[in-house]
This record gives sequence, structure tokens and C-alpha cells, in this order.
Amino acid sequence: MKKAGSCIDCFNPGCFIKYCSSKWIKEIETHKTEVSYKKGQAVFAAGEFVNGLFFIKDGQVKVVSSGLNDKEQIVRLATSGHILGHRGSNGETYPISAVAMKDSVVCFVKNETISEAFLKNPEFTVKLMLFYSKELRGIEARIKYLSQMTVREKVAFALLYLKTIFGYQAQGTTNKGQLLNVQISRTDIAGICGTNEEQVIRNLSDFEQEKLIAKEGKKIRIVNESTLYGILKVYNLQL
Amino acid sequence: MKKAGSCIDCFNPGCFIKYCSSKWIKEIETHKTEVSYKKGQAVFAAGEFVNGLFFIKDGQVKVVSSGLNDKEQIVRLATSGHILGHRGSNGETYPISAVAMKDSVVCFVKNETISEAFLKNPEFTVKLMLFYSKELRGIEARIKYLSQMTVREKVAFALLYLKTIFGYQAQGTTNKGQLLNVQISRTDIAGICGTNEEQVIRNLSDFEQEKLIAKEGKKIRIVNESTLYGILKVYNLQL
DNA sequence: AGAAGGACATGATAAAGGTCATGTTAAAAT
DNA sequence: ATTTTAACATGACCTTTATCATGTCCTTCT
Repeated sequence: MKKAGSCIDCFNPGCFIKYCSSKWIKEIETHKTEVSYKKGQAVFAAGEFVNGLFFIKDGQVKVVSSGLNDKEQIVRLATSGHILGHRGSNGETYPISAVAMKDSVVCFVKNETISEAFLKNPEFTVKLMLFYSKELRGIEARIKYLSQMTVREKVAFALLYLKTIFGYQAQGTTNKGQLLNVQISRTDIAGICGTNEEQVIRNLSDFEQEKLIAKEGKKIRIVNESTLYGILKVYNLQL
Repeated sequence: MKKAGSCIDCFNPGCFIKYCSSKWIKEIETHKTEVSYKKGQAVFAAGEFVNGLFFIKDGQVKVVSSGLNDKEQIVRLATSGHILGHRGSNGETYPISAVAMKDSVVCFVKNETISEAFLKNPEFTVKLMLFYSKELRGIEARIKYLSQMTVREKVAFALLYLKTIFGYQAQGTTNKGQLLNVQISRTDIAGICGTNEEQVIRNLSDFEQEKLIAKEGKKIRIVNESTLYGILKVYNLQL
């Protein structure tokens, strides 16, 4: 943990702190802490006290909810510019955990600072509210797929969800499709789908045979995105 | 649709509009419309344009997402004080529908009014942000149950979810438990669970035989709430 | 009153998906 | 360099759950 650098010339264009007044950006700057997490490390764990809000400066984080016999469900994926945690009342604890999927840098602003910032920076608060509202809509869409889709459809959905959040790798584009900008295990994909590792493996193998995807080192190449969408068209999704 | 009454002496204690300045409460009062919906009527339907925000004054509403072959998934249940819809940018449409579960009264405030109110009433905006943030946490919990629980567990969860949102009927309490303050069909419960009518019926019958619930007219009596919770305890939920 | 439709109920059957067993490969640790 | 562990992969099997069929009861419409 180190004292953070300037928020004003922060390279992350998606950070919400930018919407504060310059006076308040300075204020937050001096009160925030900036922490680096190694891949696999927890930003926060279920049961810990909610002491403030996390802003992802640079990284990839999975928000997981561990249920029955260690089977973990990935509730949300987050990347640079996204928020983790929530403003909590005193004594409140996290119902879920947030774990870095790769080395990540996260800024932390404690409750008192953030609460005051909300009241003094309406535009900032509105942006944050819209962020939550948008997340809510996204998760509502995922509810549908978890409850109605077949495993095959869920796996297709998971791939497209990964693309929506993390996008494609800039240097990964060839005439044979685009490379997902994330390194994720079959077990974690299963965690997104609400199924198990074996089913994911089976279905990814199917997709490969059908030339919809290709496996490239530790990453997945989306060869035929539109057909992948086609698998889900009956649900008329909006990712 | 009629011009609405005063917000100041509105009987609904949970309405967020209260957190605006008195000047703005008046402003909203004059710009809002108040609409009554019959049971089964849509407050808004998927595909319609997002023109503003809905505040439930008095009623019970299900937010549904219709997927494959008319099988509808209930994404969220809402009651007096809750919000429906979201602030949308121009041209945006609803991905889901909201349907009255009983005769309900809903206040509508259009986009321009609400956007300005946000910027001028920090406390109002913060409350709304916290509402969304709380909803987000709630739905994250439901994601887990939809993806990991057995049908039996899902049905138990649905009953407790109904209790959380709508509560018990004041006059329904006897020494044999408490009456859920909602009238809901097996099909709709199936929509909460992500299963079908038959499974719900079977499991409710099981619960009845096990003396966990009792059927009373068109409503359900929770006879043994703690055992019902017990069915879910491995998930250590926080409803 | 009688017909019709909707909600509730239960059994039989089939398909989907979870679990277990086993094996291979690749990376990491000693 | 060798052992160990993690990730990937596939087949077989069995449980769970969805679907289909049928029937009853109750409410609502004509």
C-alpha cells in the first residue's frame, strides 16, 4: 500500500473521481490509498467490514460468491474504471468477495470521505448512480440466462460477456478472428455459467470443432462472433 | 392518468422524493403524473422508450424478462417506495417489463425533471444511489441461488424472498404462523425460481406435508420460517 | 345453470446435466 | 532433473429436472 499519485493526471479515463470538483479531486487524492494486488489476491473478502469504496485503476477483478462446497459463482466481472464494494452503514460486512484475475491496481476511498464527496459533488453522485443502475440492468439480463438457458447457451453467453467487459486484445486481431483480452480458467468460466468445469470443457471443444472459437495458448480466440450470438438470439439479449 | 396530489402529505413513507428540498418537492409535484394500474396491467413493457422514472406509491409490481417460448423470468419484485425503470439516455428502450401484481398506484417523473432534480438535490441522489446499490447486492445474492440451488431450495428461497419484499399480513398472524402479504400464482413463483409450475406445485405440497407452510385460500401461510431458512443455511444467505 | 377457462395437482417418461473415474499435458516446485 | 500439482480433456453413469398427459376443483362468463 502506498500513498497514491495525482488523480488529475491519472491515466485511467473511466474513473468516476474525475467528475468531482477540482477542490474535491485534491481532497480525495490526499485521502485515498492505492494498493496493488497480485493475481489471485483478494481485494476484499466476504465477512470483512465495509470501510469504503474501491475504484479499479488498472486491472481485472472477479466478484465471487462462494456457495455450496467451495463452488464459487462469479457474480460480476470488473475492469479499469469500475467500482467494487458499496457505501456501507457502520458494522456492515461484504456478502461477497472480490479477487484479482491478474495483477491489478485499486484505489480505496474510505466511507467518511466518499459520503461527504457525494453530497458536495452532485455530478459525481449522478454518474455513480447511473453506473449502479447500469450494472443492475446488466445483472438482470444475466439472471435470465442463468435460469433459462441450456449449458451450451450459457457458455456462449459467458464468452460474449467476457468480450463485453474485457474486450479484444489490440494486437490479437487476424483474419481468423479476435483474441479475448483475458486469461481465464475453465473453472472460472464455469463460475460465470453456474455449471462445472467438465461441461465448460465439453462445450468449448464443441465450439472449436464448429469453428466458432480457437484455443490460442492460454487465451481464447473468437473466430465467429455472429454465430456465437446466433446461439442466443431467441433470448434477444442486449449485452 | 390524473394530475397527482401533494407529495408533502403523501402517505407513502418510503418515497425518495421526500429527500428533495421543499422547493423541489413542489417542482416534482407539479410535473409528475400519477397512474393507477389494474392487476395484470403493464406499467411499462420491454421495447418501450425510457422517458422517465416510476415511483411506486402503493402496490406490488413484478419486473419480468420474457425469454424463450413465453417463459417469463421474474427478475425483481417491487413494492411501495421502490423505483421502477432507470434514467435513460435518449432513444433507450426497456429491456424488461413491469407488471402490476395487484391494483397499484405509480408516480411517473419524466427524464428532464428527474435529471435536474438529481443535480439540485444531492441528498435525494445519494438515497437513490444507495437504493440501486442495495438492489444490486440483493440480485447478486439471487444469482447465486439461481445457479447453485436445487429446485427444492429455490422454492424455499422464493417464499422467503416474497416475505422479504412484501412481508406478512398484519391480521394474518395466529399461533400457526404468519400469512404472506401477497397473492401469487404457482406459475409466478416458478418465474422467481427459474423453474416450471409443476415443480413449484410438487415442492409446495412437500412443504405442506412437512408442516413448513399451509395453504390458506389464495395465500400461503409460513408455519415454520426457521426450518425454511434451514433448507438454505449452507448458502449462508443474507436476504 | 351450464359451459369454459384458469389454477392446482400428480404420475410417467425422457432428456439434460452433474458427478465420478481416469488420463494427458504443461507448469511449477523441490 | 524429477516430482508434484494444476489445468485440460473425455467417457460412463446416475440423479435431477423438464416435459407430457391427465384429472380435479374453482371461478367466471354467457
